[in-house]
Amino acid sequence: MNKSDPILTVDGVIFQFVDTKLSVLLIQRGYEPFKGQWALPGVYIEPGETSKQALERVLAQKADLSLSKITLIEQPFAFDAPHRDPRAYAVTVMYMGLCKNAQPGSAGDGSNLQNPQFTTLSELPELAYDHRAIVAFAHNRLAALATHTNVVGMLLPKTFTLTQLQQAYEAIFEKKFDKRNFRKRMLMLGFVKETGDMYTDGAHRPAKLYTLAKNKFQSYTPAFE
Amino acid sequence: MNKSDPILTVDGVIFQFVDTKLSVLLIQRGYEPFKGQWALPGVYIEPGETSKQALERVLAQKADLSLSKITLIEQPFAFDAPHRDPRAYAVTVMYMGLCKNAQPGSAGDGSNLQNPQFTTLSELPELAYDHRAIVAFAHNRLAALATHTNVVGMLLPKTFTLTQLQQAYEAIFEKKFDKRNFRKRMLMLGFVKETGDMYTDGAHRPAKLYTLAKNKFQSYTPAFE
DNA sequence: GCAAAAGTGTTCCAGATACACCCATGA
DNA sequence: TCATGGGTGTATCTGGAACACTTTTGC
Repeated sequence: MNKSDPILTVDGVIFQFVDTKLSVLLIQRGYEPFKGQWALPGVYIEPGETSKQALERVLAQKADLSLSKITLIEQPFAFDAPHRDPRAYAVTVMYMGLCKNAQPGSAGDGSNLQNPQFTTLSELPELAYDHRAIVAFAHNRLAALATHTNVVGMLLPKTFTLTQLQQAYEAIFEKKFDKRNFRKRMLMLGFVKETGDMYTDGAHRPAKLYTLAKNKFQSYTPAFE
Repeated sequence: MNKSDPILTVDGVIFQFVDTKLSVLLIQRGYEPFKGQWALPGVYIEPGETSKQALERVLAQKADLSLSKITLIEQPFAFDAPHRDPRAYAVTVMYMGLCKNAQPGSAGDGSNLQNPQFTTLSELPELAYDHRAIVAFAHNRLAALATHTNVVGMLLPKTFTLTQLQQAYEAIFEKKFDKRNFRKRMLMLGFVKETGDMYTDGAHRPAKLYTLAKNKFQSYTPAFE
């Protein structure tokens, strides 16, 4: 390929909760440029594959994470990326993905894994390229989605307490909500319903368990709502 | 270039009012595929240029329209486009642009112009590729922007009456607003201010002229608001 | 004087916000 | 019995929506 051809890459912003903290999947780059630095999992789109296939490939190779573990938000977004090769123009296609309990691989052998880690948003290290802006963008989109969809359910276990749900929202919006108003709103919007089961956790009153009222997420496509 | 390399193209959705109708710039394709069919002005991104430069090039060549006439919304969006070449994967970067009084060229000579026309949204012909979805997407984004920015001012003359402004909003949102509520809201939001001048139009009471309160548009970047 | 668009206030309602105490459990 | 988090209701505020008549002009 001619070095100055436009370059098309894909980057994934994969969110997951670690404890009650919103985290994003990072890898540590194995080669130049930015060797050793933290970055989003990303890769060149190869001849004959789609951006989604390339994303699947990089997640498998560098983080040992299967796309099947992830709810992908099917709305790729393009960023005019800073030049990787000084003579080429690069566009990166960003996907946002949501998951829970995903364990990125940690093989110490001769694999291609690049030390994948879910890293708390509030503790992001310096990132390669403009990846910090891309993460911020995805975070912002997640918040926008969370205001009018049940998307947060994709980040939580099948059943959860309202306190867990509230903590998730608080992590995404980076602010506190009033407990009574929050619960009123969730029930009013019909996002959740009781399962009938309880969850006992410690030396205090057990909590009711809830689940998503409609547990499929309407993917947020360019065709709108 | 290897035919199966991923392909990067750019398409522009350039809005303008024609009369009080929201319109979009279309060209008539001069070659296959979709020869003769209406389409957004778009082009392959060539080696060594950015998506914006490619957009500038296609608007100049095919529509005789300078980027200087246009307020570009600097938030390119990527679409996984249907394949133009069956063996290649294509991504198109969309820019939205707003202008007023732009006259696309109409040279009849041997130029490269492809019959550029501003076409009313409500009368869109069938478009090539997935361009109809791209137009719909841009239209939707324009409406979202219009709800919380002064972006509509980029589509109107420097001074305008509140009725003109209201007609612009009604065209964008495809619905009618109450005159009193609309005016109250515009003034409350501080989008516009009186110029002191009046505009006389016909056998009826003259209208006050307004202008944007802050007449620069904050470009809507991935870095947020 | 009449046709045609400009201009102007008040009432009502729904959804958001603010706020404090009792309950069930394990240790 | 106490420490801990779970659970609940009401009053208020604010922004949006509905709604009709008078004013100014050209003909």
